[in-house]
Amino acid sequence: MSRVKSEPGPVPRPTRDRLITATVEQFRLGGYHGTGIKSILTAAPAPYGSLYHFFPGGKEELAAAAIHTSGQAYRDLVDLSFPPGADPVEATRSFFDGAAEVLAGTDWIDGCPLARVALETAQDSEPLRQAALEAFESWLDVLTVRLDEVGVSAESARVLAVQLFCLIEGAFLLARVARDREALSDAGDGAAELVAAALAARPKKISSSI
Amino acid sequence: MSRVKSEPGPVPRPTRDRLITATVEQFRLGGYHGTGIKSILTAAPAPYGSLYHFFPGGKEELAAAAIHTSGQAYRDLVDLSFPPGADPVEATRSFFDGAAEVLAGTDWIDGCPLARVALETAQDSEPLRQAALEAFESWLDVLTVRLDEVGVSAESARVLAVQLFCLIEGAFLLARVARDREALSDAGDGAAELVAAALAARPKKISSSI
DNA sequence: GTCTATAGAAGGATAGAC
DNA sequence: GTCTATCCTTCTATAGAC
Repeated sequence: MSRVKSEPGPVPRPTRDRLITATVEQFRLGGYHGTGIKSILTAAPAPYGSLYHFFPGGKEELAAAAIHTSGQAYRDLVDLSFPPGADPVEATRSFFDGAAEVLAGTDWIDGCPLARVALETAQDSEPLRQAALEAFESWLDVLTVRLDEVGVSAESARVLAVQLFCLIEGAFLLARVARDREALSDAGDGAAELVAAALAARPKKISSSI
Repeated sequence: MSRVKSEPGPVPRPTRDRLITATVEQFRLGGYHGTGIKSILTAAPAPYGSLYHFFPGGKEELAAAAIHTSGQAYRDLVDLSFPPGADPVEATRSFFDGAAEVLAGTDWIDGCPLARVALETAQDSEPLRQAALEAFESWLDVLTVRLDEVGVSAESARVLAVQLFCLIEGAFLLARVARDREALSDAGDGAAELVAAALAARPKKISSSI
C-alpha cells in the first residue's frame, strides 16, 4: 500500500514550474526591476534554496525562463487567432478586438506580456534580450507563415507580419497609458487595411472582382 | 564692482533644471525602477536637500517633470519633421528613416524616450500615467493638425495619427530588442502606405490623375 | 532538494546644521 | 537653498543545517 499511488489526484506541479509561473505572473504586474525575488518565492511558493538550485544564474536565469514561457503562450494565441483557411482580414480585426477586450477587462494590464520586460532589459542583459527576441521572432514566424499561406509573397508576408506586430505593440502601449480602446481600434483598422492591400496585390490565382 | 556682473559668462543652469535634465538622461538608460535617486543626484550634480526642496513629492514628482520635459522635446521633433506644406508621405518616410539612424547610432538606446517609463509606471502611479498620456497626446495633436492641413478629414487625421504612433512605437520596441533596423524600415513602409491611402481618399480639391 | 538566517549592497526618504 | 549624515527598507545572493 505504501508504494501504491492510491487516489492519484492532481499531480502537484514541480517546484521549477511553479517558480517560472510565479515569475511570469509577477512580471506581468511589476516588470523586471519592479519584481523582487522574495515576492516570486512567496507567490510560487518556494524557498530560496530551490530557486538557486534550479536557476544557478539567479534572477536573470529565472527571468529568461519566464520570458520563454510567456513567449510560447502568446505564440500559441497568435497561432489560434490566425487559423489556416480563415480570412486574414477578418482574423486581423478579430485579433485586435480580442486584445482590446482582454486589456480593458484586466484593468489595462494584460497587453503584451513581454514589451515592458524587454524594454527594461534589452540594454543591460544579453541573455534576456535574446530571450525576448526569440519570442518576438516566433510570433512573427507564425504570422508570416499564415500570410504566406493565403497568397502573400514570402517577402511581403514577413514585412506585413512586422507591420502587424508594430501596430499591436504600439497600440498596447497607448491603450495602457490612456486606459482607452481607441488605439487598439485604430491600429486594428490600419492593420486590416494593410492586410487587405497585400491581398489585393498578391499574384492572383482566380483574381478578384472589378 | 561687487554688484556688477563683470564678464557675464555662461549663466549656470539652476539646480531644478539640472535635476530634471539628469533625470531625463538617467531614465533614458535605466528607466524608472532602474534609476536610483543617488545616481540622479550624482549626475546633476545636486545634494539631497535640493531635490526634496524643489520636488517635495520625491522621485515621483521629479519623474513627472522629466516625463513632461521629454515629451515636449519629442513633440518639437515631430513638429519639425512634419513641416507645413511638405509632402506627408515623404515626411513620414523621412521620420522613420531618421529614427532608425538615431537608434542605430546610439547603440539601440534612443528610441522613444517615454515608452519604457510609461509601461513601468502606468499601472502604479496615476500622476506618471497622466504625464505620459499628456506627452503622447501632444505628439498625436501635432500629427493630427499636420495631416488635417493636407486635406485628411478631421476624424481620419486623428485615426491616422494614432496609427503612425503605433507603428513607430512598435518598431522602436522590436528594433531595440533585435538591434536591427528592419522593424523601422517595414513600419515606415506601412506608415507611408497608410498616409498615401488617406490622401487618396481625401475630399479632392483638384483631384488626382486617373 | 528544501529550508532558514544573514550577509552586503542599494533603494528612497528624512533630520538638522549651515 | 544647500549640504551631510543617517534611518529604515528592500534588494540579490550565499552559507550551511537538514
